[in-house]
Amino acid sequence: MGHSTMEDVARKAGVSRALVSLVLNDSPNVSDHRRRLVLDAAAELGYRRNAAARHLASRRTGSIGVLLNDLHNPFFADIYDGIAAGTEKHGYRPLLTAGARRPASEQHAIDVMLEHRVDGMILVSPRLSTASIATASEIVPVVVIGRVVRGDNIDSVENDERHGALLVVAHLAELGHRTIVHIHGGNGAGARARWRGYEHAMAQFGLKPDVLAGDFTELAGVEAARRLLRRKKLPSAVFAANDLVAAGALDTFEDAGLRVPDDLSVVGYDNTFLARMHHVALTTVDQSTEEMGRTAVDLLHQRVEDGRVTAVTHFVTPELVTRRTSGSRP
Amino acid sequence: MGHSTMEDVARKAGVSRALVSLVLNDSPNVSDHRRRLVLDAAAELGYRRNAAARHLASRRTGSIGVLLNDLHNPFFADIYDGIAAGTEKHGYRPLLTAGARRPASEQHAIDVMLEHRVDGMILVSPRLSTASIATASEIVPVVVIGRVVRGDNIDSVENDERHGALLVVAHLAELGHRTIVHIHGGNGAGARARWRGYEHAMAQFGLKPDVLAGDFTELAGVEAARRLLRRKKLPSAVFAANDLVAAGALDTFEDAGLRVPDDLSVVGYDNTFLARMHHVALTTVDQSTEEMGRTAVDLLHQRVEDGRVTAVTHFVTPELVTRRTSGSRP
DNA sequence: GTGAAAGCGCTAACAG
DNA sequence: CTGTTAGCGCTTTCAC
Repeated sequence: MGHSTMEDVARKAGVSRALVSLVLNDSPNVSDHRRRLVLDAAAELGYRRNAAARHLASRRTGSIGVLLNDLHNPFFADIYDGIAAGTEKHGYRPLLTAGARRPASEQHAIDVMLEHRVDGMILVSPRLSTASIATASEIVPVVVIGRVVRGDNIDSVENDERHGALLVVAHLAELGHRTIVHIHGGNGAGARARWRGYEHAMAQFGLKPDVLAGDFTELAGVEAARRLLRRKKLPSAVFAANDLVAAGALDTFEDAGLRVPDDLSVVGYDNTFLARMHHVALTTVDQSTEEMGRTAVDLLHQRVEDGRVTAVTHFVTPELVTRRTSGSRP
Repeated sequence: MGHSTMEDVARKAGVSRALVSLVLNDSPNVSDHRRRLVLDAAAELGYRRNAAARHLASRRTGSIGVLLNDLHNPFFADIYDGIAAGTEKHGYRPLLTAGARRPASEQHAIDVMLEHRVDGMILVSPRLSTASIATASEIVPVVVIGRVVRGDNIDSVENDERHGALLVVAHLAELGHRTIVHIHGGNGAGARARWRGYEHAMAQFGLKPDVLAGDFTELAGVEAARRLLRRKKLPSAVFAANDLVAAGALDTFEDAGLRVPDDLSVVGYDNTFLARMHHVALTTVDQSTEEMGRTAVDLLHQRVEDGRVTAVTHFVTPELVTRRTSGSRP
């Protein structure tokens, strides 16, 4: 126990400390002989470089902060796959934090990342206030996934919510549905845009929008469905804010003896593995999560490495995935 | 942009740098007047302390590394909730890494944590070799969740696999099942113990064990079920390594026109939200994930703060949760 | 190629 | 209560 230092390695290898540093940083100007000496000594001592000391001295950390809003939502695991691919490609180290869907814990997570002097950060569906995000962006470049936030030092990666909502409404309208309820995502990132997109699409089809309060959780889906069940007249289709909400609603409806899609159609958003399960077979909207994650890292890289200073918004085009839960109007 | 330092804050507040440090570390020996002065100056400058410098100077980081094996498995999100509760309680900062189920990336994650001088680490269902874990444990205390690894500096938190498997087999046997297949978790943490537990329980009931290769993923469940469907004679019950596997198997069976539990019973493990979905309503085994996470942090705390040096194994008693997918033998 | 020297921003004794 | 003084372990000039 007790970590050994470069000094120890240098002494053991019989060279100077500076040389050890050069070897460990892959400098080309070191003789093979001494390189071996140093490497062997380091291995024998079980030496690990001290990240804090490195970062203090070199003024950069090579790490980028990643804030995931909710570990329980499979959507974020998918996004993270893309981010991990991106950080690996560019040689960054991701500093992962989870926000548990509470703005306060998200703020804390951001403070921590900042204290660790991340080179930039990726906020995935943050619930944080725009002001908080703007403040952070004055310190390091920020990429926001899944929500529109404007700022000179803020890039964003979004799916075209308007288009996504239109796909859903058009699909349901074509199946003959006239009463299509939207369970919205509450304060969740992008919830508002999705909802607006829904209203817009409904108007386009001459239908009357009907919105139910919600959140991006399964529980919210359950509760919204219960409220719906208490109405004298059920809608013929439900467009849920995401797959989790849809799953909760689906459960509740079937529990109440309704058959989906015979009595009622249900559509989700995200195309997570939940929706893909044959057992659920949820009609939903795919927004190429992997690409979103990878793109976010690329955008950060352009800021940090290439010195880009103008804001960029990367749009991903969502696609409808038709499965079991949507059918003709009963 | 560009971070300000304590020096800047001190100058602005008209005090010494040491005083600033005291204020920022909540020292009681500072007059309210000067405290305000410092705090105001810090806020105005947007000052953030530099974690690297702090850690270098104080010789401790207050952070503990957490390695989650697979972000896609909801089980890990549950465990992490417990860990987060624990770290908050003890004032640690969790350093999260995800291993993506590959030993190589897990090893990399551990190296990173070590370079960051975490005070200790929690490995959740690691796939890493015992040797690698032992090596890490020579440097910092390690707590392993979900797998038995012995070592002086290694504590573990496990559920009693033998008991869990017995609960499942007993439940199915009582329902009249005689042919109970186990789809095991491959190289996954705890897979072997669960499998052994199954064999042991089967023997206890005078039944012949029948094991299918698998992994802790949904895909593995799908593939195992397909192999089963190709047999001339189906078993009457399947005990899957975890909920994900069970979900995959469930899907595949129902896709093939089988009805669960009328034609076949399926049981999972972990009691994740997947199993709780009414729509799936999977009979499974609960292993109080939240408690496991919290306990892991407690164990680390005892090592770091109280100086405990003997290994401890904390057992959690699993409980059967009966739902829709298990029924009487057809 | 190699070694010496100067910090990076902070904490932690110490004296005052 | 406050200011001074050493470093923490490393990278990075700069001479040799």
